[in-house]
Amino acid sequence: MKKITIKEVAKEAGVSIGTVSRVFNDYPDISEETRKHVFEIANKVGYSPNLAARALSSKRLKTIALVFNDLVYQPKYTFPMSILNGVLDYAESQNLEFAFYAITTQKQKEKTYEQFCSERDVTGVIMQGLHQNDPYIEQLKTTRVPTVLIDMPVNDNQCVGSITTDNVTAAKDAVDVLIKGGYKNIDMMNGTYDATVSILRERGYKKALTDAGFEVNSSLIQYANYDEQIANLMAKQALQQNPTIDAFFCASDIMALGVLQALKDVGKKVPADVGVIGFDGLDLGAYVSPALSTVAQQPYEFGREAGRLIQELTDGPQPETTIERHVPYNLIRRETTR
Amino acid sequence: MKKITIKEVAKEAGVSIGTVSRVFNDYPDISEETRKHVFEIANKVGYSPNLAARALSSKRLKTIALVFNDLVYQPKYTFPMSILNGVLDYAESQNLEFAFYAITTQKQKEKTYEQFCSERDVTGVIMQGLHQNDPYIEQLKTTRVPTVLIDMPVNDNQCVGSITTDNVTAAKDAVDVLIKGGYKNIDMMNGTYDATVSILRERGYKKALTDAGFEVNSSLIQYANYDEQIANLMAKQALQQNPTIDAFFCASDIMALGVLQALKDVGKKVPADVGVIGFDGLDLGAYVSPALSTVAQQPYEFGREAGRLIQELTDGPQPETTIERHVPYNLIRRETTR
DNA sequence: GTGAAAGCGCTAACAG
DNA sequence: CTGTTAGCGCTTTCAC
Repeated sequence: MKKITIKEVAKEAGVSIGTVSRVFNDYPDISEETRKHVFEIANKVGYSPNLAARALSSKRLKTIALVFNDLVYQPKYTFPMSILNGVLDYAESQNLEFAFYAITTQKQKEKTYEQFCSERDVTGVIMQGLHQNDPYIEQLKTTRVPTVLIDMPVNDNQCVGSITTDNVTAAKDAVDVLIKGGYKNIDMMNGTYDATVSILRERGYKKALTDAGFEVNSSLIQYANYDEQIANLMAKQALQQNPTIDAFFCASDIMALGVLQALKDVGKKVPADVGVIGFDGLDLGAYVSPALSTVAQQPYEFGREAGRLIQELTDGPQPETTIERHVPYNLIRRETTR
Repeated sequence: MKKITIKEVAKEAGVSIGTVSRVFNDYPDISEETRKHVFEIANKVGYSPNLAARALSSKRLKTIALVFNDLVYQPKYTFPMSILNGVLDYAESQNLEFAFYAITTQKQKEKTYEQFCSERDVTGVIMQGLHQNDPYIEQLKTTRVPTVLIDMPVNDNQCVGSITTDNVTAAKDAVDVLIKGGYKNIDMMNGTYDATVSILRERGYKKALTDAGFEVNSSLIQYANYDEQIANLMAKQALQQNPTIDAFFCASDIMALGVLQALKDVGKKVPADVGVIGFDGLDLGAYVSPALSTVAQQPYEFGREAGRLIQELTDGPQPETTIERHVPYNLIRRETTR
């Protein structure tokens, strides 16, 4: 394909390239006449300013990037797609230049966060899927690149904000549902023990128990790595060691699915014998039977909020203090709880 | 953040920027000594070549783009994410520069396909979600930009290839399952009447019927726009008008879900009274009960194949003839068919 | 083997 | 209001 550059347009329109540039950048001091004429010609020859050139020569082209870390092929886990949709829609609504990138922990080791950003001229990034020990976590403490972390707390750097569900409260609410349902021996099927959300949800679980006057029994907490199969196995094992367990609070819906299957496998009735509540609000949960009770997060809103925040961070003044925003969650009571 | 440019590295290393550039571009005529030295310095100061500048000055930086058209927020529909994963993994494995973009039919009207591509310096694009009447469809007939279409036939332009499931055969296979199950009055819940895949799947449906010696009755075909709710309504209506219907072939799993619900609503037993088979192979189908029989496409493989093909198209010689590749599908018999 | 210099397409002073 | 020109950061001849 033949590239149409600003020169072609300038020549064709009989003006200088400077003028064409001004027209395309909405400079005020251009006669209405030439503006129109230039646009006409540009349209005729099919001209579109090259973004790379623009980024190079201008200091004011802003592009915000959404970056997913360690995105693995897991179709059931629809969170990333929802987040993507959210920031996409927001970027679109604000006419922001948007870019998407996928990285891995490995890549983080090969290139620093600042390098990654300067390489691609991003002015702000929305980051999802970072792990506790990723190299970028450390670098994020001192970076000057406006960043918003999704589902991960920030390290008091004013440049970086965060968007999360209030995991502690949400988890407590979920466990409260179980408690109010009359379940007495509530197990927690947690994810990875060192993930922030796991820690927070576990805190909520314990708080609910304590507040209700129950004992917290650490043998009633398993870590199934957010994996359906492992959760299935661990649930069976827990049930065997602790036959009095009559409810499971799962740190993710995917694990809840595994637990539900385990219950089916060992012949327990849900929600009569044992109650189950998940976390996330995947659509999947509404289709299984019995339908899964859960605390639904709003990943699409995460995306929108993240977009809003990154825009504030890149355009507005430096905030006085680190910004952490919660997006609301919904307790959904379906058929796995009484 | 302070940008580290090639200049810094050159100065620090005591060589010219040309040399640094050569080192980073693996030119052979560089002494091993300076090569090492330059890399060392670059590493020390945290230098990473700027991609925009690179794209501008070099004619050989290739970046392939995955573009989704009219991506709407539909978490149940996990196809796009799977495709994304597939091309991401392929691009990663081949070290291809990758970019993702979302467009809309509206945007297609504002900017031509060539403009879109030259604006962002893409050398090849993988396109998903195009509709029959989108402006780009017409422009794709004559474009010189290597393109691969997912789930859409090509218009004999050697620059553009396509990756699809063999929809006709797959649909026929699905209907054959129904026929072999002894169902006699098979309804087809199709999507939009003018989408290519709809047309193809309908063709397969008719072929299966004809081959089996059945009549094709067009009043037994509905168009539910690939929507769960609409499918639900239409199924009920079809059943009312045609009480002898004893099976539904659905052009998508999402619609099959709606049909299943409709059957539940009117008290029909599945698969005893009526059989249902879907199309797509969403994970969701495995969790509903009765579990949905379906023909599973492999969207992740679509992504990988598309990556492979776009690479051939951009690197290899122009193919003699338009390339259309099928990726295999799997007939999954679960509980909604006998 | 390596430096110097001419662009790549565009923006942003600086004149006029 | 508009033309001219100096870069932006990098690649790529062309010399030496």
